[in-house]
Amino acid sequence: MLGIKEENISIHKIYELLYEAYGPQNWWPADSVEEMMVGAVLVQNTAWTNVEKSLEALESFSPSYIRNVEHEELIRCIRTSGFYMQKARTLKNLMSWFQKYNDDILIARTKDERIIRSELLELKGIGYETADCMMVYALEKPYFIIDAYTRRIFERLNIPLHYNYLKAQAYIQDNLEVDVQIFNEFHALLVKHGKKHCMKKPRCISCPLGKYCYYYQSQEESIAFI
DNA sequence: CGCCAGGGCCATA
DNA sequence: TATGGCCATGGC
Repeated sequence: MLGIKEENISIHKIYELLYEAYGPQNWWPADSVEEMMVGAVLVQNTAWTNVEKSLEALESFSPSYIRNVEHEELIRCIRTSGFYMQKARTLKNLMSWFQKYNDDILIARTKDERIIRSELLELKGIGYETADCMMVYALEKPYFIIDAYTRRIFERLNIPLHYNYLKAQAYIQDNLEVDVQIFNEFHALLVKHGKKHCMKKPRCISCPLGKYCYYYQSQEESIAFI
């Protein structure tokens, strides 16, 4: 790998360029908050195409259904998403927690978001990233989501994020306006961009961040990747 | 066939 | 605090 980028870029500028390139993403890709929360668990370290199969197999996303369905049946439905033993248990944990708010996201949104977040983090199977996805896309509270794509993209823009999740998140939130709509769109754009241009194996086709990015040099030609 | 995907938990030092 | 092993399927 060879660092040959032309100039530095602000975090807000990254957002602007991605938005310009890809437009609004209208995340989370789900028809209900319940489906969003289920999807957030199932997508942990898993390709979304696998999650889609699971979402289709599930009879319902309603909290009561998830709570009451037989464990074996739940596992059968979500099998294609991998890690199904852990994820089945996590979904049960999550929906049991949701009952505390009468299975009503509108009620949960009126509560102190710091308490909601710490409650989510107490659930086995839900870590910082999954919790913050729910904070943004279900609770509509501004927590910048740090995922593998974010780290990879920022690193290739010469903005390496601290390996510690909370420190990485604090860095972003100190250098970008704290706004749930922006965090919502930004994360979706980073995933969109990451899948297209910033896989582990470099791809490089008309990258909208090209001139701010490191360049990858193969044997003959040097190729912009990100 | 091996690598990877929109992580998280747990044991270990 | 911070690594490493493990969980598991499907696409390429």
